This record gives sequence, C-alpha cells and structure tokens, in this order.
Amino acid sequence: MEDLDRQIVQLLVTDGRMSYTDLGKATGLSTSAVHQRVRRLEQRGVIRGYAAMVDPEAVGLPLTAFISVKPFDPSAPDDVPDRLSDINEIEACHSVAGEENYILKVRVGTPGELEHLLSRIRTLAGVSTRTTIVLSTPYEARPPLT
Amino acid sequence: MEDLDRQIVQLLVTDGRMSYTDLGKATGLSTSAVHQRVRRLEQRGVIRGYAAMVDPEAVGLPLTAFISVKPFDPSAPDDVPDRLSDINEIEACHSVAGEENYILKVRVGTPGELEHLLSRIRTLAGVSTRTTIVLSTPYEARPPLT
DNA sequence: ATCCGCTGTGGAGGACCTGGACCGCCAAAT
DNA sequence: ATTTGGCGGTCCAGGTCCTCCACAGCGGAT
Repeated sequence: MEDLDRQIVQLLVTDGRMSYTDLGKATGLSTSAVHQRVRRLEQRGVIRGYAAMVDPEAVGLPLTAFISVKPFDPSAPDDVPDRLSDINEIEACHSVAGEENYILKVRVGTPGELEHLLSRIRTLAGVSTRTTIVLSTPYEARPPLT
Repeated sequence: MEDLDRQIVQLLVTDGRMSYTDLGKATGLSTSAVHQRVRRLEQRGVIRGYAAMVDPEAVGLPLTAFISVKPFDPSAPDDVPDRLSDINEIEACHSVAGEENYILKVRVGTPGELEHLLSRIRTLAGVSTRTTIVLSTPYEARPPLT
C-alpha cells in the first residue's frame, strides 16, 4: 500500500518523464491507478515537481562554491534568506548549526562574477562570508534511495 | 538559434514533464523540431536526465548534514569518492579547496543514523570528519537561471 | 550550378493521457 | 447480520500527444 507509493516515487526520481503506462507496468497497477496515486503524492507535497537536470558547465556556470555566512550584528532580526532570495546565482540556502548561520551554494561563470556576488551578498544581507571553492563534483543530486 | 536551446532548457528545468507540443508553442517551433533539439541536448550531455523532486522529510529523511572530510594520511592515494560511492545516504560529494578535501551532503532519518553513517565514512575512506547539521532549508535546488 | 548536410515543417498511425462509470473491500453504524 | 459510505481499484472511450518519415528551404563547399 504505502510500499506502492515509495516504489512510484523511486521510479519518478530516477526518470521523471516515465509515462503513467510504464509506471503501471512497473508497479502492477493500471494506468489510472498510478495516475491518481501520483496526483495524491503531488498535492500531499511528497513530489514537489519535476525538473530536467542540467550540466552547469554546459550552460556557462562552471564555477561552484559554498559560502558560509555570519551576520555582522547577531542581535539583529535574521531575515537573511529573504534578503538573498532574489539572487539567482544562489542555488540553495541552508540554515545550519555551528560557527556560521547559513551555508549558500552558488554557481557562477567566472572568478570575477564570484567576487561581485560576494560583495552583493555581504551588503544585501549584512553578513561576513567564508567561501569554499568547489574543484570538482564526483557526484551530486543522487536520488535518496529510500 | 542557440537562444532557442537555452529557452528549451529553461522550460524543462522549470517543468520537466512539459510536453513537446507545449514546448513547441512556447518557443514557436513545431513539435518535431523541439523534439530533436531536446534529443540533441540530451546526447550532448547538456540535459543529464529528468527527476521528480521529492520532499526529503516526506520520505523519512528529515535530517540533513554537511560532512567535511580530510584524509588521515595526506600522502595516500586519494580515492575517497570511489570508496564512498556505494553509500546511498550521501547525496553529493564535492572536492573542494581549503582546510578539508571533500564536502559531502548527506540525508538520514535520525541522529543515531547520522552517528552510524559517520563511523562508516571514517573507516571506509580513512578520513576525519567535521559535521555541520542543517537546521532548516529556506530553499534548495533552484534552477540556474541562465 | 550542383550537391550535401542541417534544420524545420507536415502528416499519419499508434501510444498515451484523462475523465467517468462501475466494482469490490473494509469499517462503522444500525 | 445488513446497510451504508468512502476508498482505491479496473475498464473503457475520446481526445491529445508522441514519434517517425518524407520532404522543403537554405547555406556552404566543391
């Protein structure tokens, strides 16, 4: 029962364009049954959406970095994510425990763009930054095999 | 020309299940033309695949962490990614510049699982670890608006 | 000028989607 | 024990979409 949903999610994480017919064959259900299960998974928020996975280098973003962020004034209200949400170079923003408050994952084309991005982040959010350059990415975005 | 490809990629990153017919309408091309452009993007490696985006909490992985990794013996051959590639809890592995050699992004269900995962990583790869717990994730996996 | 490769169009058959009608099961209430 | 209702499934049909193929326009090279 719940196992069927996990199976469907697993299949769609691996191939987000699989047809409902094929999902049905793979799970032993009819097309319609799979379809409504997927719809329920979507509106329950288990499946948030579908996306093509793109090679960042191929679209002109060969430089990846992690930026750890710490507010200048720890007593100020903390709205860093809001302040930075318009910056498209930021792929992810995690609030973390530890020395710094947030870890950002960013993608840019050149070191110059990174420099400019850092200054934008510092002034926009009122934070100091610590940047870790990614040299290569052996693997990334692997499916969470449940 | 190249602009068309960027447009198609953008659309598919936002909605990985969009039909070729709709892609055609959005780009002003015929279905067939879009189709073969997408095929070329796929086999050129620009589009690596398609995936459903899943809420990690909804599939029983509410705990995310970054693990920075540094080999005990810096002179030993460095095959950390290979040694760790079988561990499904590791979602991503980045080689980085700086104090540590790699940053891993992991997802587990409970602190106990994280503890166990850390010891597995240490013994399997011969590394010391520094773990940063993610408290919350304001956003993640945003499309790289090119 | 002709050829040739590339890219796009149009069409047709088949696969796929999508909604509705219907059925079986289980549980709770009568 | 029977009824009732909700849930989750199958089956079916119409319309849409995919997918391949033949062909057209268009540069560039011979």
